Amino acid sequence: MEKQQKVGKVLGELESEVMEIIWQSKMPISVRTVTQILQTKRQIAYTTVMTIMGRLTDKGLLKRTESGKAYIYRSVYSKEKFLTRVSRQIIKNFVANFGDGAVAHFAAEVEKLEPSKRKDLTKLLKEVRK
Amino acid sequence: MEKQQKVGKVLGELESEVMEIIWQSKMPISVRTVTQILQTKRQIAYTTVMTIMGRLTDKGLLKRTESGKAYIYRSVYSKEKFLTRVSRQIIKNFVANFGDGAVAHFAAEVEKLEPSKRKDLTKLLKEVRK
DNA sequence: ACTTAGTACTACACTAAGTAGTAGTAATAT
DNA sequence: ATATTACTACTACTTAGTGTAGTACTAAGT
Repeated sequence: MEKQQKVGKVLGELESEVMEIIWQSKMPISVRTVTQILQTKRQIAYTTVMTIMGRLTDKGLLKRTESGKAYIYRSVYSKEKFLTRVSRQIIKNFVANFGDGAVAHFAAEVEKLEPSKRKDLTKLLKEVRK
Repeated sequence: MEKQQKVGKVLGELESEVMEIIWQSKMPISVRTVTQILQTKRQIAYTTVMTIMGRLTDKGLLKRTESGKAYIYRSVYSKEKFLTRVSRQIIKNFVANFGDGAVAHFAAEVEKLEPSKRKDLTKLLKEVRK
């Protein structure tokens, strides 16, 4: 059986979860809090979350400041901004790997998978044409 | 310095090169031949290429048949088909990670990075609307 | 039979990610 | 002031993917 691997992975599963939690909490947030939120779903060690948040910080996705005893973390980019950035990177990477022609396929798939987004695209097209 | 990592990676560098060579040679091709082509650019061992082609076969991207002494490999999917497939997977993965809203960003970036592809998109939009 | 080309198997290094323990430090409570 | 607690830093182990290549075996030609 051919293994279906995670193609085009951006962040690890846990990394994504953490980012999501941070984006959702509009305020800076501690490792403790993130851990508690994650623990409503499954068992996970405080230190695991800390490691991940440290790595996200190393990647430049989070930044942290001291707040009394603990650090508080916040996202460097808004979710919107982040998505834009990684979209760009993914596409660049894709083109670097497979050439210019590749983008058309992307566009096609974006369309097919998200018919509800057609309006946005049309608007975009109009804007771009101006 | 924040490390700029390969986000949204689909295949390894060498794996991509090999696929490209195979797509370009319309005919089934041996490990030997692929190796020779790669060696016009840099030193690389026959066995390295063989390992990679074996892995691509395991992933279901290549299939091979015996041809006298050696195997000959060919792509299971045309480049077109492959790009469509991985595009779909990448987007799915992206949505799975970051939610529906993510696709709009993709679309926007596709547009911005590849203005020359606007025509294709327009055509696509028309087709989809029918 | 001997050389050669090809394949299978094995192995090692590196990176990313998930996971978590332990040690040390700082704040708090009694 | 001392003991407990909360937090961080450091370290470590595991798994998977990728790049790299050696070695051993096999088949085939000469």
